[in-house]
Amino acid sequence: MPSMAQGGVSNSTEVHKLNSKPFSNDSSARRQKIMQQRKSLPIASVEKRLVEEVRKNDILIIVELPQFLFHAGYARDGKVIGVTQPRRVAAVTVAKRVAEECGVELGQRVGYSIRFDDRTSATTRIKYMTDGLLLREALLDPYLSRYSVIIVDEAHERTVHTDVLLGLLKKVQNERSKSVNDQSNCNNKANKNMLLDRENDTHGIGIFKQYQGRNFPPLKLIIMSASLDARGFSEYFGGAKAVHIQGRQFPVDILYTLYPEPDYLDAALITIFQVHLEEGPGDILVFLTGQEEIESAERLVHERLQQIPEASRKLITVPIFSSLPSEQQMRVFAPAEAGFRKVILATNIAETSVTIPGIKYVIDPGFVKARSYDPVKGMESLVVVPVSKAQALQRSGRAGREGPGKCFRLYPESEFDKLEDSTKPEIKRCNLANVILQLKALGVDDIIGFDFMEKPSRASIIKSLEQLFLLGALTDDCKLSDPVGHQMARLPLDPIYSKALIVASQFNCLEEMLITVAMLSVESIFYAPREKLEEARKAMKCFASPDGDHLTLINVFRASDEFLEKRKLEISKEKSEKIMRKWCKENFINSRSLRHARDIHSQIRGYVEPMGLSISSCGEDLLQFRRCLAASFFLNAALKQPEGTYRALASGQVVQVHPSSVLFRAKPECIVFNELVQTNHKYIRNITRIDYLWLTELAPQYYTMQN
DNA sequence: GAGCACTGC
Repeated sequence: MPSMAQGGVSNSTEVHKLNSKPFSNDSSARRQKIMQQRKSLPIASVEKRLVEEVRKNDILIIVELPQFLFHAGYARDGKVIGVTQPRRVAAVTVAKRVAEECGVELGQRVGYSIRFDDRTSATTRIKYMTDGLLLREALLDPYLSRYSVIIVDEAHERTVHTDVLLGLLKKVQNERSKSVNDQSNCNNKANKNMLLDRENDTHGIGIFKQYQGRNFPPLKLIIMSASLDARGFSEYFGGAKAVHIQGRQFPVDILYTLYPEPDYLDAALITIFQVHLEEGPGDILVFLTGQEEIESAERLVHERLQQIPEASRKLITVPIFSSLPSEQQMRVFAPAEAGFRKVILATNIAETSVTIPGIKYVIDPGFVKARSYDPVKGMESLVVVPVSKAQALQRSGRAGREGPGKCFRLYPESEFDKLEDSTKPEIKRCNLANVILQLKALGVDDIIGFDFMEKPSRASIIKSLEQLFLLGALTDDCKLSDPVGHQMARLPLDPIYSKALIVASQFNCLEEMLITVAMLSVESIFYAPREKLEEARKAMKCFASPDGDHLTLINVFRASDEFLEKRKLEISKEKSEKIMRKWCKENFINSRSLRHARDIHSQIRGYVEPMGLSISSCGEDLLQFRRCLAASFFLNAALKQPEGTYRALASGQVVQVHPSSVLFRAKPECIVFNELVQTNHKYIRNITRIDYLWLTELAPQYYTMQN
């Protein structure tokens, strides 16, 4: 019986946005200090034991990070030790820290690789990366032959990428140990249980067959998890051994309410003031569900502050949520003025992504806004749901990072007992089109039979297969189509956007579509703070196109291009970044989103060129571009209803135009849209007006069938 | 009249 992993988020994977110091000359002193620190970490005492365990077992499930596999020889013969993280910042900060610990320059022996930023070289032996990136790598190297060990960190988070990666790694490990066993008669003890697994494995990976006969050393897998339950991972990997290492954490007092709170926002406010007036120094972190809630909580705190004695008013509020511009996000890291207490009002960005120093008190109403997916309607939505026990634990842990803390859970203990143990893995609550496309590209044809750690519902798989079929990515017998399906799988985009690029090359407007899909692939481009709503609206009007949001986005992109182009010759790269940010601010554009879109644009451009798609522009012929949008997004067409709402043609749902759309007031008869999200209403976003007749002309396979 | 969090050779 394996010992179960508990508690302790790995110390080495903390993300602290201000923590990323570059490699510097005073590194030797720092290194010594780090070495000393390391020796005091629990991990050091088990170093030997851990290496021994890795030697004896093919799969280990542990909860702390080992750096010493390198010294144990796992990176010999040019092999690489790969470490995956769900988030970019984590991959970068951990790589930097490890490079420093080892006293090497980043990018040499220790490096990282994330999208748009590769700091590895031929000499890199320990490579940190995002799990999504390793999945992409697998498309080119299905055996992951460069790697001797792969460490999947933060596996308990169960992102879609982690789950797909785990499934793939299990396959690769099987196939690699098979390739060794087939070649030599070595009766390797460590491979025995894998042989048993192989006999139960009826769904072979097609692509591996062509590699059969090649000799790969076995792949070692290490799964790192901070979850309460290592058993799931252990069972999935055929009874893999679990080693439990206690993380470092100060005690946190958990306090519950006596009775359920009918209004958690009000309860949160009361608790904020209770802590402020009665507890010792230390900042407060409050978990709320979204921007709107955070903004109203902020107003309410300020209102109530006026009702208490002036001497007690030394309280400041700081909001943080993902769509907040980064300069404003940074405010959470600045200490409050002496004598003041800081209240951070956060979404679950503060649960894992951002670690805020100085938190002593956590207030947790116990709710989170989570994505959910309805396979019947094919619609994703955001709904407020109770957190899981694991999430509640993660939140309370935020109070015990620098010293003992307190966590106020705004519900009775009996309610805690009723919570789910862990959050439902994302793969069970999202559209699977992309997952399926990638697996198919890796040669997994039987998606329903694929050995997922937790299988998505059959209905959900079938719905996404259907979508891919309608996009022309799959053939009648559900194989990846050639060339369309293969081209789509290679592009790191939503399948519908990948298809749009292929369609656009035939409409001679790939230039425009490249910009469009890049802009559609990022978070909202426009940023409108409540207090400057009018100004923001005015700024947006400069870019607005009467045809819709797609052309509006193109206008923004081209304006930014033009702005940069003019100044490119005279200034450095850093300076251009800086003036770009200024330009964005003046135009109420989220500079993070725009930079991201520009990165995606240049990356995707580099992909489609070698695919043989012709990059040309339709110039002034915007009608041509709108026809192309209709041909690409025909699955997302909608018709106006008499009362001003719309009916989505594919699903029959009644939807409304999102208020952020330039067509919010114009309400044309027929439109295509790119996003359908259920919040308070069913909203469609990113909309362009089209002619209804184009649908039957350009997508007859779908619309003659329908009508 | 309104936007959980992540991520992609």
